[in-house]
Amino acid sequence: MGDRVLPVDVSTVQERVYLEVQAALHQGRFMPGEAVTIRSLAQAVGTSPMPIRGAIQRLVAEKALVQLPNRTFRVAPFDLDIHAEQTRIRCAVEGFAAYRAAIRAPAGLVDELRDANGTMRGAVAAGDTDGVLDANRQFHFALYRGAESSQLTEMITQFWLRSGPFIAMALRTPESRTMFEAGTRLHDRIIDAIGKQDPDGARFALALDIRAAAAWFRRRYRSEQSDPGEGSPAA
Amino acid sequence: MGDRVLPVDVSTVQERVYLEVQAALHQGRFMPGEAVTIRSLAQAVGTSPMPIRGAIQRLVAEKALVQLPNRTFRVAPFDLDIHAEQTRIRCAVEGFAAYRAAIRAPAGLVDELRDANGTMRGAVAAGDTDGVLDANRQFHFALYRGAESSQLTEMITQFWLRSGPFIAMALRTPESRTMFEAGTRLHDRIIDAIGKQDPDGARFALALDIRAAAAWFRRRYRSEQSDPGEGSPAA
DNA sequence: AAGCATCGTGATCACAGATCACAAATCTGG
DNA sequence: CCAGATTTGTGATCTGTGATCACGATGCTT
Repeated sequence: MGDRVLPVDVSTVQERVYLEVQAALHQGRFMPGEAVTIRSLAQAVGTSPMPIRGAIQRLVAEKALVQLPNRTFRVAPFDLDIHAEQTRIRCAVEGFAAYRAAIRAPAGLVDELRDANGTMRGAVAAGDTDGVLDANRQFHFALYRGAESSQLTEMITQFWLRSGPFIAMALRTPESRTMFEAGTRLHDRIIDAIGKQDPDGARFALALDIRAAAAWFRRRYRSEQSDPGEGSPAA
Repeated sequence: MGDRVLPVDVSTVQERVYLEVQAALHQGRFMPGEAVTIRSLAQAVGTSPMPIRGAIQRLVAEKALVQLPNRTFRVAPFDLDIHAEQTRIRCAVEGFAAYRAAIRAPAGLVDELRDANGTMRGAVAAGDTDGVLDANRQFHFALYRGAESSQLTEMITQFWLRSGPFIAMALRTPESRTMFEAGTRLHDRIIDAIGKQDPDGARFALALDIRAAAAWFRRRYRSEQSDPGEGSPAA
């Protein structure tokens, strides 16, 4: 019978709401600091306030949203100081995951990383920014799964949840192409270090990758701030 | 806010199970007369028996499934006598809907029918049987919606729910191509009658369409019965 | 013919979600 | 600046859904 009917989605409305809002945040569809209300979200996704509550509480716990003293919710705030701090933390945490992945080097990891990086190259060549971001994410999380620590992966996911401003910048900036091309070369260095089971090399190359993307973002961000056009952050 | 998050699916597990099983029946993935159990369906779609019960009860009410005196369920039985009776009823009911559609002739109906028929032509030319069946369905239900009677459309839907043997035959028989090509020409006649607001012409052309497909099916069915290979019905 | 397995269904319980009401905070107009 | 209106988050209630368990009936196997 299993070949005649497909599995059905048994997730709850709250889970689906959570995934939709999480994706919107991650893709930078909300501005940092923007107010988010239970009733407006409920209206937008077509449910009652109840499932929105649970989803929003979870996103607050994950620090993608913040709840103010007057109990209203906003998208987590953002500025270059916050960004610099996040970059330092990411280098430490994700660098450690890369270090561990190089030590454990489970079977198939190098092939999986090469595949994801190859897909990313193809997407860059095609000018497909959505595809680039997706492949980049595939690459990084394949690497972090290689560390074989679900706690680490969860922690890293929460930081990625707050990369909305970067994602939005990449999507509206054609010049992101050269930044991503450079990123695929840094990915090559990470793969090489994993292949040689060189943990320090993996950590170092991973940190270069994160810092290069952060530097690109900072330059673009400052440029947009000094020349305010559309898309400037609210906070 | 509505442009930043998409509506979320708020259907219940039972509703989704119903749609999946209904689609499987309609696409002929089950043999007429085949036994269907609550526990095996639950395992296949990945739920507990509860939502399967509700879905199956609904399909029994719609006569896509039957419940035997010992309370077990089977796919509705099928033979050429049943098929002939269904064809007569379809000509009467769907013919009446076409008649009404020609009288009401709501704005945009003719264009919508032409579009669907054009899509069907393209799919026939491409040898895309799934696309052909989908476009055929689009055409017919656009026509029936033109009758502006939800009761009629519901009734017609139930008959279409029992076209699994025809769908399955079309999908496994390459010669269905010429039958569908002829179908698009009969669709042209229906469109012409709707355009001229000729109800008798619409009804007549619609009945020709149904009968032609039924005749094709009958010949293929008899051929398979007298030369039993794979795909012969169980009942 | 007896025992075992399978089937549909009834019952129970927990959870999810719709809806309503209320208190607190904010906003607007005078 | 204040009062009234509106908006917001949250608590409470109720209903429906779905997981789980048990039982009786039926069918199958030995």
